[in-house]
Amino acid sequence: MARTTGSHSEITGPRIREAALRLFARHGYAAVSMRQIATEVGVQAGALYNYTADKQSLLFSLMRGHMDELLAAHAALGQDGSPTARLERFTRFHISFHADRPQAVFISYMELRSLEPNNFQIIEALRRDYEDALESILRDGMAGGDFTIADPKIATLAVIAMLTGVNTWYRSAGRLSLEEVEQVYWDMVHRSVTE
Amino acid sequence: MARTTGSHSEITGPRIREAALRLFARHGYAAVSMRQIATEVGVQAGALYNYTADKQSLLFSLMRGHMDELLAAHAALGQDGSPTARLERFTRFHISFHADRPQAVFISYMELRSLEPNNFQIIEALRRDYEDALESILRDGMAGGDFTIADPKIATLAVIAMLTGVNTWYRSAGRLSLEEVEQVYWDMVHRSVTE
DNA sequence: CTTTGATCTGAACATTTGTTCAGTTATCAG
DNA sequence: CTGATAACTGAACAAATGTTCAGATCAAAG
Repeated sequence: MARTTGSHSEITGPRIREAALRLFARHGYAAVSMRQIATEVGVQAGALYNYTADKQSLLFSLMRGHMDELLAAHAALGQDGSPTARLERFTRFHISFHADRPQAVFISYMELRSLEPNNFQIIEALRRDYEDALESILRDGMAGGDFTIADPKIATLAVIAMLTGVNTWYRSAGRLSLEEVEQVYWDMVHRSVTE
Repeated sequence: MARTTGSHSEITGPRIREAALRLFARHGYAAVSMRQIATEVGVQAGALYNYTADKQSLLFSLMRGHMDELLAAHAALGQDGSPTARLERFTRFHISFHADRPQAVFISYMELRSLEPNNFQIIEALRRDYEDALESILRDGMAGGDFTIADPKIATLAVIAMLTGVNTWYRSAGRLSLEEVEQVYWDMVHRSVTE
């Protein structure tokens, strides 16, 4: 064996993923060429194929990685406390997690249509898992009298849309700190599900 | 002169716009070729250039048309009534208007990045006009004691994100009628800005 | 140093891209 | 019918696309 430790693969691999994430988020999957990604990394286009089977796999891998991270981090939140406490935790988690990785969030939503059918179904299923977690909180709160909700399915999607919308304008150097943003949104979310 | 009345241009023109709207919404601007649009219309690619200067102009024209329609329809709502009445009218209007033309809405949001800088600024300005209209309602309601809002700028964006999110799941053949959807969202919006 | 194999280059490939334009077709005015 | 012209075809263009691969490069193992 030769060239295992000093190999560049542990550097080039992540750099390709970072460059692809950045470019896909900015210009869209279809508008970005493999040559652009390669240039960003400082390598020729052919070298990319040591790290991904093809362009589609690269996109899927980015999205899959993001969704796995999201679900793992969410699972770590636990299920303790009242529905209200759980909803607050979910709200703050969603905002801060998404604010931390705006590009991956953007891609995972915008580029769903660029996925081949098989890959699409996998990502969709993961997203449903996440939405179901919120829906459970809302249903528990309805059953326990904590929340007043007309339709928990719709409320789930409405809340997620509202929270994910933070990413369209939030910048860490902006007027409000993340903590303040979380507080404002938690107030609005809480009120929207209570009378 | 000849061939003015029986001309096909009044048929082909709109059909090109419809095909482009449908294809851009489904696959994205960059992923759709002029030839695909032409095929959909039943014409050769070259013929498209009797109706648009280039691909970019076609996209811009679709977005510009949508934003103009949106602002005109919104202006027709008027400014009468209390802030609460105006907010309800805005909410119901936004949902029904957007539910009627999901493809144009999708494009006008997703393909902003595909616009050249000049075109981008024009569309962005129109969108800000629309957001400002909602912000005015919220500020009036704060001043009059109708609403309790921590930050009207954020509340504006949060409400619009929530409402536009309807388009990600609403289908006219679905479980709920548009009227029911409007009611559910109006309840949530109203509660989110009041104590 | 020599060998080994991972890493990358650089050129090549078949397609596809947006756009142009000379020429054909079709329809109405006179 | 004749002539005019709007509408369209079909071929052509240079440039760019994703992907492949033989060969060069290079760092570590023996």
